[in-house]
Amino acid sequence: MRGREEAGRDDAEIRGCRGEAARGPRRSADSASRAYQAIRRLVVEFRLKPEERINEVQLAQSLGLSRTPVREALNRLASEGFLVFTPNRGFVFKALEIEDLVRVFELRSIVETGSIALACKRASDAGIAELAAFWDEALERYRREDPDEILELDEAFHVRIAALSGNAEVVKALQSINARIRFVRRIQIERGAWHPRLVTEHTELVESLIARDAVRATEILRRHISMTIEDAALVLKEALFKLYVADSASVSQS
Amino acid sequence: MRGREEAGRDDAEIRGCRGEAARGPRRSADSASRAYQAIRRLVVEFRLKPEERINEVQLAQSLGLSRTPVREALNRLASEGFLVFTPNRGFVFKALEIEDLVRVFELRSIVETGSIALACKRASDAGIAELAAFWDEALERYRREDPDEILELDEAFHVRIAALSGNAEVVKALQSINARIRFVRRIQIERGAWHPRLVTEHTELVESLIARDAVRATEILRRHISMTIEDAALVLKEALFKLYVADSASVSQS
DNA sequence: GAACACACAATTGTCGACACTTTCCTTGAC
DNA sequence: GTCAAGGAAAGTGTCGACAATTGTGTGTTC
Repeated sequence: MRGREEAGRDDAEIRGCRGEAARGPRRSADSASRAYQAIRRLVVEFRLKPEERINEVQLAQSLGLSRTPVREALNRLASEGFLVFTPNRGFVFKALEIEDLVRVFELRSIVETGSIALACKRASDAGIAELAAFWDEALERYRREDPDEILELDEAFHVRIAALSGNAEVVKALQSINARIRFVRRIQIERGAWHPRLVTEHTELVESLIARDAVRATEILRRHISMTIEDAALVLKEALFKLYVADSASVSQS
Repeated sequence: MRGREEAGRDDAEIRGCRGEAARGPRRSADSASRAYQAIRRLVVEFRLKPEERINEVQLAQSLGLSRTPVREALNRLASEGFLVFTPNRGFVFKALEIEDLVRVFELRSIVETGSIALACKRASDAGIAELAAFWDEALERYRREDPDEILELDEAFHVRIAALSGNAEVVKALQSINARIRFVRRIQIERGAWHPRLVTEHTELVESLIARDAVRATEILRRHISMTIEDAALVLKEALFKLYVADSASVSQS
């Protein structure tokens, strides 16, 4: 749910802070966008301590910006569900509780099963063929076992299915959901215990789309996601544990 | 998808511009929030011309605020899908095309059917009883035929069902969707041609929840919403037409 | 020693000013 | 008359400063 028409890529690198030479225009017209990318990264990669208040001044300084664009970015992230805002007290990164994570996955399941059912009814043969081709090619690239690539391919596959529903709103909703669970998925894939089933199920999804078998497709997808939920919950528990261990360790040092 | 913990009510009135007496604190700590409510109102009630750029300075002046909180509000509205933002060109209120409206309704259908299915499985008997009680009471209030009240009750009813799924994320998603189609629903209810079926279907939904009949519940809900879609599309077409007529009339006058 | 009040520090909220972009209008060439 | 170039005008993007609020530590009272 972005409502933005930016060209900015998700993983755009933060460009050099302008402290040194001050060449180039003083306003880059995308400070807010850079701030957004940077902070989002901090959140998605779990680099912020949960429950800790985010200090705007500090954050702005570390990004070499003023508070205005930082605040704008924080606001956006809050309305996308990454941060929680309380008036007069600022922004906090609330780490997803296990239960919240499960809920987000459940929402994902609802949106995806709904959209695949539509896709079975409405998608053009060409569209489905394109998905099949995409998945064929993706299979090759899965073999390299690069977690980032796999994550990207996996998300892209699911988004493409949603897109076959012909409903852009559904696609947007799914993308927004994906962003929120990405950090867990990333770890999940890194650990790498679950590839085989994932892969075959994707193939099955393509098959049932070709057959336009909505019942089978939704059933596979529901299982597919609920399997992932359980795994993701474990992963998150582990990540939170590590975080708290690291946290208490650093506390005891000081 | 708010990520906000504000107390602000939706229809909070804009308080007097502080030009005159300047008593009370110069910062109310909720300028942004007031701006948000005010602008949202303009959008939801269709008081902004579609496609026309929103002038921040002008808007800020008319609200008696500076640009900063206005901008913050605009940003929020953009990420909620009400406005479209383009860098260096600002915010635009894009009226939903008929097709977009249909898509949002479709998303709503997906989310609601998904959540009612969950509710059938998981809701507590007490929760369902409460919904039934709510609907009983609501029926009384429907008789007064106050459009605003009916809209509120209708939304509340559907949100309550979603809440019975026990999934707060689903509820948030639904609320965000509701906000985006509220303006059409408002007109729809004002015209008042559709009440009877709506009411009986709500009763049927309660019944099938009590019977925990997920299949029936989802089927009723799907029909319920798709019926509304068609009606809403007509309403929007009419509203857009009026808008353009009014527009060209005022143009020809000047 | 605990509870409260008070001042002071840290942090958020808003503002006005200025830098930069886009837009629109004028001017001039063809 | 059409089009392009140039330059004001309008509007957005960012900044630094100050106002208001919240958090914290100190002293006072019981």
